[in-house]
Amino acid sequence: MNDRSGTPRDAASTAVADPDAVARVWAAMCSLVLKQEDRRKEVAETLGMSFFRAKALRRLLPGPLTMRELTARLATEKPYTTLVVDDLERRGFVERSVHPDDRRCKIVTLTTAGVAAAEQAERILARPPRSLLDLAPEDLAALDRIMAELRSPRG
Amino acid sequence: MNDRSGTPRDAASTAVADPDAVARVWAAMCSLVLKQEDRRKEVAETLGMSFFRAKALRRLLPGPLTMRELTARLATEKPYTTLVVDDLERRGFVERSVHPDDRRCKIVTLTTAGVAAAEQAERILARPPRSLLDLAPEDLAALDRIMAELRSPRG
DNA sequence: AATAATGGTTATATGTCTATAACTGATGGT
DNA sequence: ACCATCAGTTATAGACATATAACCATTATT
Repeated sequence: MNDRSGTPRDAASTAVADPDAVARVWAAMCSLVLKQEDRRKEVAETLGMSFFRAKALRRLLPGPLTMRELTARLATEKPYTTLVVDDLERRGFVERSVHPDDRRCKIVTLTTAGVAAAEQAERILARPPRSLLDLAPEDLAALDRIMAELRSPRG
Repeated sequence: MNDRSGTPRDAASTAVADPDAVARVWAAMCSLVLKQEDRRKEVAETLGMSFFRAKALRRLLPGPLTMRELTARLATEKPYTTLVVDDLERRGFVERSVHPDDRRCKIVTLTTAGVAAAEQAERILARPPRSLLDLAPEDLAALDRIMAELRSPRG
């Protein structure tokens, strides 16, 4: 059947995307990304901690955060952040210090070991699948451009 | 600096991919897919079950499976499959029956409610992000082609 | 100064999944 | 018939994360 009767040929610039193509693309993208979700397991095993803890370290990579901020970035609850930071501190990956301007706040900072662990986690997660590396240069360039487009939709 | 000194112009077809571009593309792809990982939560909340259970239903959508097969597809252990199927059966989403040729095996089949739930889960997960829908038709077509390429790398 | 609000901790209960061991019933090879 | 194997179940222990309530110290409000 393939009923394409309603295809409007006038609205070229604002054409509605082909739903089938969008679905195909989205499914393929999800499949590719989620297929090696065992990367999470690899991170956990490599660092000897739960993926969640590794995530906490990664969130601290840009710079120190208060417990409150870290809680928000991990999308969890305060008590669990306390628990996780306790553990990370005990293992020497982070340090707690009191905020100079507000003694209620604690500032969580990565130690040298913490930075190393966080970077290793990032490295593992950033490792692209083989098929991406094998892509033809012109396809990669096109993909690069389009993914940038997807990130920041043009006006 | 951008040192491209070693670029071999002879091996065009087997050119090494630009590592930066690959990294960018991969990061963008992961970001896009993982950003709405709350889809999982949406599925769980909508169906009133854990995402893992919803996943079990989805795996059964193509057709009935034995416990063993279902266990393999869920990448879990037999005892947990028993538990999950027990729960899904109690709630009326699946039914167990004995395999006609091998009475050791149980065949797990979706009920009507199970099919509906599984399809709803698929629908939620298949929903692409806005930016994909807004993509220019020619970009979408290119993306479609390249993603297909990524799925089954050419020889 | 009294009170409320905030950041963090402690304690506790629960849901979800992982991992093992031990068991039952059915099948298949000898 | 005997024994090994296989599918599934039961039981148990534990890791990990979620969710709440109660609490303390500090800061802000009045």
